[in-house]
Amino acid sequence: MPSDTPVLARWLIGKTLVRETAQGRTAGTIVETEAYVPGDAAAHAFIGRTARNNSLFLPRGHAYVYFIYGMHFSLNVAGERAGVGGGALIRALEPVEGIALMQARRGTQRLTDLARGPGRVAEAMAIDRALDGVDLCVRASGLWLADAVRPVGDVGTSVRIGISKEAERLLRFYERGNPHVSGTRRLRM
DNA sequence: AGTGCGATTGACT
DNA sequence: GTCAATCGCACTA
Repeated sequence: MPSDTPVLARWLIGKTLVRETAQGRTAGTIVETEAYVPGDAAAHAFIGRTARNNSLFLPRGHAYVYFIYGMHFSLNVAGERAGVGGGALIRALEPVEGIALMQARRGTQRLTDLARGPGRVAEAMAIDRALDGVDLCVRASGLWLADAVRPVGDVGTSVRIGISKEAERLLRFYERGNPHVSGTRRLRM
């Protein structure tokens, strides 16, 4: 049974993630993702459907927001058919709109510190549990995916970051040479 | 009811 | 480079 999630994860590179709140609008170009696929021991869906990972089993295009390490939220885009379980983790954005608001949320001015890393993406975009399960193809969700706002560069592939199981899988995708991508030098080139 | 730990980050040596 | 912070969840009993 083929999985669509790696295709989605690669497709997301260059697309725009937009967040609308009472504070204003923030948006960024997605520059780094990771795919977590069915049968993947590193995936949150691997243990089966639970209250926590339920949104990963929604149809492709829904948000799965999880809380980790007692302090960070992370955003995934569900990537499979309903009931299958898989998603693309949004690991980094290049800020595009609402930069002052992102700076205020993050408590830093430096552009490359605003959304480089999944926890930072969530903080800069004010993403929390309230957005778990929303449809990212609907603007009324307050968080949605939009077309690219600029040409997209070469997309590189690498091993995933921060996991121990199935670490050898080449399921991380990123825009080559972009300074807003996380990881070590080797994983950014 | 208790336990162990995670798809991370930021502060510090 | 190393390490603490901090909490919800899955698992054991």
